[in-house]
Amino acid sequence: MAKREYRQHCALARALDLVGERWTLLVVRELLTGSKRYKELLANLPGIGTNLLATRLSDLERAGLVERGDRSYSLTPRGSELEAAVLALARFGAPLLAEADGEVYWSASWNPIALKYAFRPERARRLRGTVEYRVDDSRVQARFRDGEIETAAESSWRPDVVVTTDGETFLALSAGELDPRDAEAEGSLEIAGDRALFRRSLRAFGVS
Amino acid sequence: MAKREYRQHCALARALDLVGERWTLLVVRELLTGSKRYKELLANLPGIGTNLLATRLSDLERAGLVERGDRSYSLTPRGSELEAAVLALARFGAPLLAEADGEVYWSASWNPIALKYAFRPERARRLRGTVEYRVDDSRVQARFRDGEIETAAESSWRPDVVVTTDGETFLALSAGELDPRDAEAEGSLEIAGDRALFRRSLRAFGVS
DNA sequence: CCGGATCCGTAACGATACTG
DNA sequence: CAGTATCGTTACGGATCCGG
Repeated sequence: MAKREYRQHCALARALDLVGERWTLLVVRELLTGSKRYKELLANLPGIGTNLLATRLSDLERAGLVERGDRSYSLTPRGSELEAAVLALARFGAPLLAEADGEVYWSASWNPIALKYAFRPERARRLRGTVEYRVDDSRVQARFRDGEIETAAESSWRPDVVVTTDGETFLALSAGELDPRDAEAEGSLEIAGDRALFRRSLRAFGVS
Repeated sequence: MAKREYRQHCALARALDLVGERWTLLVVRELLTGSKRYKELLANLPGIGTNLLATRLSDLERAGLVERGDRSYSLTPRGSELEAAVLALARFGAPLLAEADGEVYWSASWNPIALKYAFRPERARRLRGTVEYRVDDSRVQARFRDGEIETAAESSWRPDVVVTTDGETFLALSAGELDPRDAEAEGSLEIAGDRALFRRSLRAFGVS
């Protein structure tokens, strides 16, 4: 049978024909932070089912959005063009994170994307410097300059401040439920370097 | 049974929990151009099935994104926040419009959205004025100013130029397959007012 | 006629077992 | 490890029916 498509001459419908099916944009999200192995994808997409992941990957490959490298998958340049759409959707969904009901999965590997969609340029006009966030096993660097943010997964720049914490503390801080001062006092947060820069970065992300 | 959700503490996943199902974002697209009746939605969403449309609308209503008025549906303020995500997805999908395979549906009522996602600020820095596009039964106004575009469905402003054409010609012009000069010569395009402004608006939309 | 609701066949998805 | 194969369940699509 023919694939299920909208058959509309509409840019939105065409985009959804490619990436509108279940799990597809979450696979893209995973690959936006760099190439991943099959089992890494599976680990960050609990519930997807191995057959469906394989189907999605091959569909994305046929669509020219994903390419398989040496034992890994990554986005093509065309696939990377989805970043703006992913960030826009995430900005819409961000307010819903407060409703933390029950058992939910979270991975520190999403931080590079979270930093990007949470960043509010109007709150960071004069912010300048590089912050490295170390959460669990993940390290992300954010470089602020001229009201813009650049992120890098690895140690690309010399950080002005390094922040180390665990996932639970990081989430509580993000939600504004925990004050950095308290976290530091109880030893679950460590700040090495320009402490003022770290504080101002929090405000740039809308953390009260 | 519980609704099918991703159960991830991720802003993208939360957004998709609300609007990630089939047809949902197309319903939102319809309502982005103003309130619509049930049958109007049905007409612009061929293939959706009456039961599914009803389900989507009530789901969106429960999610606080849609409200039903007097015999019509419209977006709530929260629902309108989806515009950025819809436009971002449309920008990604726009290049795919060239692959016009077979029978596809199109409606002039999508023009307000099409004008927005197709607009390229960097090509319209000094563009200034109001253009009214009349295609089939639809009228859209676009006001250019300071490298930005504003659109309105009705006759909100005094247009500097009014362009009248039919859907087929409009699509051919958009695709760059037809030169406005030729269209005008054969009588399928009518330009009343500031002709230079109309030409420059085409370039702002990336039409060669 | 509009705005759905009901019913049913088909396609998509989810979970697990299995294989190179 | 990286997927197929299989199978039960859910979602979707199309048609028909129904109340105001």
